[in-house]
Amino acid sequence: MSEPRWLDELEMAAWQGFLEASHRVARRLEQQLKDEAGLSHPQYEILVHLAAAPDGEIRMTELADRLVTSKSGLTYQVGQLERRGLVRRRACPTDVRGVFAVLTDSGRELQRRAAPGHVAAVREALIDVLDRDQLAVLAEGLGEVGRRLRRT
Amino acid sequence: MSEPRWLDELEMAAWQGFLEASHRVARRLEQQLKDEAGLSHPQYEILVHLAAAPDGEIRMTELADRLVTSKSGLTYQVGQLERRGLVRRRACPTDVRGVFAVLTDSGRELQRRAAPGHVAAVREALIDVLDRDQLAVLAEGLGEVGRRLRRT
DNA sequence: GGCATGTGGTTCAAATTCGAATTACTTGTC
DNA sequence: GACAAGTAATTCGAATTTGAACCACATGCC
Repeated sequence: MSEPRWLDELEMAAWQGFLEASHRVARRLEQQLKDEAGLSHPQYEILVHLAAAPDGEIRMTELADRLVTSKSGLTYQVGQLERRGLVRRRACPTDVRGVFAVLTDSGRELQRRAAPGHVAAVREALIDVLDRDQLAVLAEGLGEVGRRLRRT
Repeated sequence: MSEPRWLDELEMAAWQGFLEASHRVARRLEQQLKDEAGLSHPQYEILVHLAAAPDGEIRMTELADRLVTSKSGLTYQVGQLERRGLVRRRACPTDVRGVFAVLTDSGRELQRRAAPGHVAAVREALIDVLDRDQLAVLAEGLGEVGRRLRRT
């Protein structure tokens, strides 16, 4: 095994910046959503994805992939949201095994109410701290990072 | 309450890129460390911070702040590492309440053995996907994001 | 058709995480 | 010195997360 290529100063600063920012932003949003909407971030993300989907419904596996979570974790969270009447399940007509998570009216309503505060928090924590060029790097660079990891 | 400032296309792409990348990178590193070193990412980070600290020791609260985790979470993880002989606790001489987490020899040894694979994974997932300008944005922009959230 | 293999989703147990409460100091301040 | 307020760390219970095992069905191939 050859000598590993250690990170130089810039690379290390980039990695640490990314790591700390991701933790702190996650923490902040978690708290904001809990306080203002009574939702965890994973739960809010479920509602957002469903709200954006045609007919407000997505297959469980597809949803788990989008949220970058495990299937069992999604089963749990959809169960929580179902208990609160924000989401319901619908059997897939073409595949008996399949299940759609479907946004209910109150789910859509809650997502709408929660959105402004959430966007404001995202701006304050991340977006408004950066200029347009920096945002472009996140979009392109980190977009590519995400796409690559998706494939492997 | 005024109409919220929604995210425009670039801002949305930046936010989604950041969110997905942080989840996928975290997932990848978690798996790599578990496979190759038998450590969770939080555990590895504890060892790294201790290894870099004078005398290989840091106060619990200070360490929790650096890791962006809760104090109770740190208590748990240090307990796990202690069980495995990778870390030990030392009472603080000047403050009876205080506790240092101290890296043991085998802790240092394991961190050393784990480092090359970890760095390689960080490169493959994130660093080597980006060019120098993009790395500079992560370092500066996300560095600032982290510092701001630290203060609040 | 019949069978091997793959896929979708849930269940389960174990590990982890958090915050609130707790214990035991420390630090002013008078 | 004594007391109020703050701080360090742990404990505790509840919620969450994960992967492995599992069930039921779908698909491809002979």
